[in-house]
Amino acid sequence: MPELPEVEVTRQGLAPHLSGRRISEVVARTTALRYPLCEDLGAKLVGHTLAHISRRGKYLLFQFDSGHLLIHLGMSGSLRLASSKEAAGKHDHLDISFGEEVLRLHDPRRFGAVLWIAGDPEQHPLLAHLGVEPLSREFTAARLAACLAGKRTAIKPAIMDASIVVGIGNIYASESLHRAGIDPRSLAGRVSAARLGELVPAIKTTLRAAIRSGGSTLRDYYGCDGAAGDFQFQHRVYGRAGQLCRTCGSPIRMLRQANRATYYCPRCQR
DNA sequence: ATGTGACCCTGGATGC
DNA sequence: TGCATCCAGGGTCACA
Repeated sequence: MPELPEVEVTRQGLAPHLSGRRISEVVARTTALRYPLCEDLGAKLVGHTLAHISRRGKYLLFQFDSGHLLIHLGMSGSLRLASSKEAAGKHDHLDISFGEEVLRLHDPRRFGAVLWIAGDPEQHPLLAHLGVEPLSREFTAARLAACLAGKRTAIKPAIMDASIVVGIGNIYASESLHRAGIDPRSLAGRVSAARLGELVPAIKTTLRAAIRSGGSTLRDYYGCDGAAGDFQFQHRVYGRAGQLCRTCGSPIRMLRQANRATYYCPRCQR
């Protein structure tokens, strides 16, 4: 579910409510997430003040004086702010209370992760080998070209590879390639510098537009206020197989790459 | 060394 | 209505 835009919308929504607030209670209802939830999370968090919330790729990092809480939303996770009076529902696995306000993790498929990091988060195995942030100045066509040189995989799975560039999942990979006019089956190492020069700004534009629209809500994703995103209504190709390309009128096609659905316009993307 | 597929899990949609 | 099958925003692992 959540790709970079949804995670960033969540971060932006939570930060003003929770930054500088002190944790009063932690309730874990399951430990069976992607990684077993650490047992003494309450002892680590209660009484500590949240300094701020940052994001690295699709990971959220909650910074405390004593360490960092790392949260990944997996395929179906969402974080919302609830009142302490609201009863937890099915799949509400974790509550972190800041007085009356409760940060509640909901994740039906439990592919998400909650980890405590005592040391430097950048050195953590899950974060240490991540690629460049796509919305940073460091994400340039030259840098992408260097990463893709010699790669014999297709361009679409290549830009979803978090060791190259983070945050681009299945929706925004298809969307960005359509915006750039690149066939998703093109060999990554063979895409010309000129085309990468189109692709990099296409990725940035796509992600920024999605963030502005509150992300894409297909099924499970909701922002921290419970509101759905709007970007799914602006999808150019994702989920639109058989419908007409908004640019040229050709029917959108679907194919499978690395076991994931890819959507593209055969006329606009060559 | 790379790249692809199975798998983790639940639930919604679809088809018989 | 019920059951079986397939599919889904991610990431890791075992294999070719």
